[in-house]
Amino acid sequence: MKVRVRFAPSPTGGLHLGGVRTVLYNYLFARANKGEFILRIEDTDQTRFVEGAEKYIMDCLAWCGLEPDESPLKGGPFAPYRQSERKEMYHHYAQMLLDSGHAYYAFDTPEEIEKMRKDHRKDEYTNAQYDHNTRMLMRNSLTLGQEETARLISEGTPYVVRIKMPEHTTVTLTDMIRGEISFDSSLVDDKVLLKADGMPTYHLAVVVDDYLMEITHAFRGEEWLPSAPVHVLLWEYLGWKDRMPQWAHLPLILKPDGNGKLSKRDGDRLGFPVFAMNWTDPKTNEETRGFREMGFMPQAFVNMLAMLGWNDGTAQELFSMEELIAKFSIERVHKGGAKFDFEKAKWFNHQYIQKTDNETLAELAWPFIVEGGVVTNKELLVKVVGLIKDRCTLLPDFWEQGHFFFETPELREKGAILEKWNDQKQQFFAAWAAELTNASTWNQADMEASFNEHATKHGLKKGELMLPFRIMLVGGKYGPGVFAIAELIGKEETLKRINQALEQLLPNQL
RNA sequence: GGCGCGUUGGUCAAUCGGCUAAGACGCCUCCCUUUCACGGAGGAAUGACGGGUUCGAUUCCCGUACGUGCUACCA
Repeated sequence: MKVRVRFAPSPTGGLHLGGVRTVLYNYLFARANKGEFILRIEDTDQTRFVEGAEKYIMDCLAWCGLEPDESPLKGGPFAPYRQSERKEMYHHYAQMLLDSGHAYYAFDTPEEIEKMRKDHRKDEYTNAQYDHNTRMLMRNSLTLGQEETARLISEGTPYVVRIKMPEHTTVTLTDMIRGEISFDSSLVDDKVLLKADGMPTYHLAVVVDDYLMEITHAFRGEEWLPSAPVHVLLWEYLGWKDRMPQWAHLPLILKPDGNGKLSKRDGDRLGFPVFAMNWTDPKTNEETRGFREMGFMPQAFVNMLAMLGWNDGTAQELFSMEELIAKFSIERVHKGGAKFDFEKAKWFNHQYIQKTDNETLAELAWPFIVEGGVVTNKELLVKVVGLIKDRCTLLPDFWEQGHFFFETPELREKGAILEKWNDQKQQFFAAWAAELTNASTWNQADMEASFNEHATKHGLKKGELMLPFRIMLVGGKYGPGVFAIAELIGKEETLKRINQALEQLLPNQL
């Protein structure tokens, strides 16, 4: 049987990094097994629908290089891939469950249910469930009888369809990560399968669609474990037990400080992204920063996520997509959740920048240079990138670390020159600049030789002059070798910066 | 509260009964570098607790503690 896996998000907002990891594991598993990876949109809750979220999710997958084989956009043999467009299909299966007695109609209003929860709760903290203990107290087809039920339905009374959970049955499932897990069915409530608006809930839809779409392996977050017995029972009641996918409940990604699921809130609070790409809430217009816009390379982002909860048993941490496909195994995924470490995420990106060729880096850095407000050309950028990539961790660093190649910088740290400035140094730079004006060559070796020569002539040590020269060219105490910078920015610009600096320094001395 | 899941340094983690408990991030020291980085060499830092099983438990079992998830006509 062909391996088919699916990622089934609900289009309600930004794509969380945990979601991307789920996609990744799906994708790797599909590729490794020559199977198919499907994107299915779970938009059965119309009250939570968010404009643009579906498109955004697909854009994120494209950026990460994790494109589905079948999706609402691409189509496929099992279309449609949006649950809202599959609405009618679910009714048929709900009816099957109704006919076999595994589900029933319920007419209770939200208020009635609320009252029941309060009236029958066991202690002051816990509300009662709609389950075998309480269902015979409610208004449903079990208590009303066939005739009354038919009447209410024909009159157009709103109703839901609930699963009738059995009592005292142990439901067992084998999870690819956790092994055997058992639940007592008596403790699970009669979950709603079909809502009053005619839409299915996740519970019905996931089972029906996984069956119809011939899903063989289902990966989802650990938060679904408690409702897994409902799904297993549904597969059984619908008569598809032998076709049930193999489950794998992935561990959660936790916040770096304290415990608990990592949320968008934590990112805002601690200053790092949680979403793959920028997300703007169409209602509030609030924008949340994403990894892409913060300057991560998609390969680094993906590699980092792969390692968050999985490793191949060796010390290797850097994997290309091909290596991941070859080496990934669901059995080696951790059971416990992992705290997200932004420092480590940055380390991955730094590694990827180092191993990427300068031409590609120039392409990636280009938008950030443009954002800095200067005009340049690709050839220059390629050279600059080669000179500064060592000290770049995120893509915007190419601007931070290289802006002075494209614009005359402000002498932010001229204080460092002033502290030890004197006439002797002033004269050195004036004289050397004059010499440079007449230089017949322009390369760092010749320049450094002449610099040394002049220093000696003025009775100065090279070491006393290097820092002032750097600040004249760069504006601060950072950047690659000064003579390499001078060579790249050219004679005219170098002289301009020296002379300008000299003008600024002179008055301070008098 | 109930149920499920989990628990090796600050963080990610290896180990599938032999451990003097890898490696990476971060941190600290030194070297390299007349800047900042990169790089190199060192360092501090770990098996939640209590019982078993065993010649031997980080590894297997059982408790306890702690954490976390779920307990909706949300996914």
